[in-house]
Amino acid sequence: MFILKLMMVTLSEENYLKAIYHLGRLGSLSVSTNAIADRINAKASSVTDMIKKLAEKNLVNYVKYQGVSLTEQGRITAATVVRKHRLWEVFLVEKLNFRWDEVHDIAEQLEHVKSEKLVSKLDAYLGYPTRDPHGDPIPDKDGNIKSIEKSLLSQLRLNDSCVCVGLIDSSSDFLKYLDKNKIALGSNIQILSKESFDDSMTINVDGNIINISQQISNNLYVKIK
Amino acid sequence: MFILKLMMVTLSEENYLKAIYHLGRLGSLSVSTNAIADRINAKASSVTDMIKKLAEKNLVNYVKYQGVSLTEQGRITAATVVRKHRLWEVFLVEKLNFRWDEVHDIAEQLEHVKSEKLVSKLDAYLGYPTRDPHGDPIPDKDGNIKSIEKSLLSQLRLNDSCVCVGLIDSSSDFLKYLDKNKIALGSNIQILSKESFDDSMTINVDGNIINISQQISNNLYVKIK
DNA sequence: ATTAATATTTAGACAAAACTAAATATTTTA
DNA sequence: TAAAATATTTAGTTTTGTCTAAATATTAAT
Repeated sequence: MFILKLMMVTLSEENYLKAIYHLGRLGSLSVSTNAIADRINAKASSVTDMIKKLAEKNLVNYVKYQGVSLTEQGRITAATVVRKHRLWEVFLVEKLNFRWDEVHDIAEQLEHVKSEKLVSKLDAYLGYPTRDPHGDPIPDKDGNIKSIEKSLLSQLRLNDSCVCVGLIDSSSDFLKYLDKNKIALGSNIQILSKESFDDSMTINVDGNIINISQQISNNLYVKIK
Repeated sequence: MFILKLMMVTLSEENYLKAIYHLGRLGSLSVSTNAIADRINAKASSVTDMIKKLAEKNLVNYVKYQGVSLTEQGRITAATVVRKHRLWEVFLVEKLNFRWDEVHDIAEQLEHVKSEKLVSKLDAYLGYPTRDPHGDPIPDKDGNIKSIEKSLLSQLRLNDSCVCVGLIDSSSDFLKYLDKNKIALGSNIQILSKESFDDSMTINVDGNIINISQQISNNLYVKIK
């Protein structure tokens, strides 16, 4: 019989755990102080302070000068925050009709609301979605995600056909670029030509022929047909 | 042409403004330091500190030893928080099927999420409700509420008929008592007898005959038919 | 109208989370 | 491998929001 120690995790702590989770590919890899500082817009010294606190609470593994990784408890805590973030994003887009480039900042706030019952009811209300509006996977109650096989569009070969299933960069600017060029999750894409000089390519997206730079194809996940 | 100074109001500040708003009947009346301390579960000295800060920001009128009231700016800020609280309560009950005694604590968190667009979209999604699940009025975008004429059930006379439209106490315990006795917003109530000794009364609620104490009738708002 | 009781404010401390500047490790480069 | 560059940590402050204990004001009671 386990004793569930329910620990108070502050909003700041949650944000640090989330940063480590994302930077360290779901928390497994070790992450540098500076990388966290960059991502969170804080000074390296602040990061060190917070990491010590998180280590004290057994949420991260920390060895001076060697970087940090999440403990199992930290991983679950981070994944739960990410789960809430992505569920709220689905709510905002599906129910309140926000555009996919508008939801991030609001979800950043909503993800910190504490109520297990709220999360599970929201999940049910949304029909147990597995992906957020940007194609990112939604962790389950236990913090696990089931990943699908996908490739970067830039890796495909001439004449390959695929479906857009996700993005690396989800910045507002990139999302607006995709809207403008009628590229969306679920779009059918075929590679019509590749330019070896600058690695740009011409593609057919749901019938529209457009040319995209390597910057773009490097940020689009697709599933090959 | 007015310059809208958008001021950063912290979560704590919002909670103090809300307390003053509720204690001072929408912020008009002057409220005592101790009353605020009681409501917010803080020490009187902490309240004094915060009041000074709010006065500095022109959100409250403050004269030492004379209590505080909200300025127009403070009133609007408080009303906006209350608006968000009550809209979220409607969402939780209507869309996520929470019971009316479960929603307060979650709405306390959601009310602090900052996004005007979110509030207006939520409002529309819910069909522009004017009352929350406990019958309390929802302020409009400008912080104004339109109140309806209502009386306390305890004030009515023998054989009067009425409809339940609101509650003074919205504590979980009271809400559960009402559920148990099948009293809900919209219930039709007729006064069958009044006991002058303890001011209890026998009433017919949608066909059920029950006896309620003065404690109960003093906390139920009704509209006379 | 004094005294007693209560309410309010001031003064001084503390914890959380951030910062700057200085010190120390580590890594890179010549 | 020693010097230079970069990364990380330590030390000392700051801000926000809280607290306790002591001082002062206001209100109630004899």
